[in-house]
Amino acid sequence: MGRSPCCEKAHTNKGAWTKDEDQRLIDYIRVHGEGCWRSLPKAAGLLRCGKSCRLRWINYLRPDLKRGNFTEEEDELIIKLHSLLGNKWSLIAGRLPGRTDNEIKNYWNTHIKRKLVSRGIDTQTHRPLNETAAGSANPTELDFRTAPKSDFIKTPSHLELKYNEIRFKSNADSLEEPNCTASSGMTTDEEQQQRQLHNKKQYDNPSDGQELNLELSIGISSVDSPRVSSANSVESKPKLDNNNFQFLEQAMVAKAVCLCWQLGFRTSEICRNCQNSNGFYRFCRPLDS
DNA sequence: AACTTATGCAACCGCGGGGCG
DNA sequence: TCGCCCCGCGGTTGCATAAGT
Repeated sequence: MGRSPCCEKAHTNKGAWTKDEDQRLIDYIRVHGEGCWRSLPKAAGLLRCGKSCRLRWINYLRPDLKRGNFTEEEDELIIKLHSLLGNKWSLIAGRLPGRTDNEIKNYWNTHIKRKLVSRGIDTQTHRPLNETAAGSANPTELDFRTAPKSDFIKTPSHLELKYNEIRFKSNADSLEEPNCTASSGMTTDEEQQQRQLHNKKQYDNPSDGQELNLELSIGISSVDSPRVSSANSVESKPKLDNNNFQFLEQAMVAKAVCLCWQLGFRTSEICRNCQNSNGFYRFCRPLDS
């Protein structure tokens, strides 16, 4: 017994999409909207798997996609976000309007990896290659992106989440955390326009009197954590179970995802990320509110 | 010009998570 | 609480094209 196939493979096309198939998909979504991918192919008269339709739409047909080469600014942003989030391509894509996770993933593997290597930077740890080979300078610090889940310690209280919050140094007002829901965070048209203009300015020129600080480090609290006497001692290594890892992940993502507003990557009134079912919506408000 | 190799990108696959009955 | 179903994510594959010999 296994999972039932997502679709009837015998009656579905595979491989490259034809123009006719594209048009059918576009026409259908234009009328009915996104969603219900499983039933969409039949309804749209397509001999395709629902997943294939979804992928085609999201990665290629969506009207808000930005085609063309990545800019230098996008490159640097991807590198920063990857150092922060690791291979969370969908999260990274959420910060880059018009770019898809697949596109960023491909771009990372084909261009940015090479770029980092040429700079002498490890593409996984984002540390200098010679430093990576010799191990972390601080043995008590855990690398959130690369540490196996089993390497995290028992209780969240033993952790110190050091998150240098992304901020615009000269703009205190940009630190506010607007609600991402339409019902509670709706503003007037004028306010929306001003915010969009403000956001766009920040996105277009983040160095214009403002500085992005995307540094994140997670380490063991110096007060509460057990002493680590030797970096090689298995016993001394902090242990985290799956729950704690999830706690960390959620804490980090919660901090990170709210920044879609602060960073100005939001392109419409309702934060697109928060609208999706990828987890953003839940973390839209600050944790401590 | 013909062939081989490298590269880039679209598409596929399998799995995990969340919603729901 | 459990199991089913669907969606979405990340890793991988395969094809088309460019570059090199």
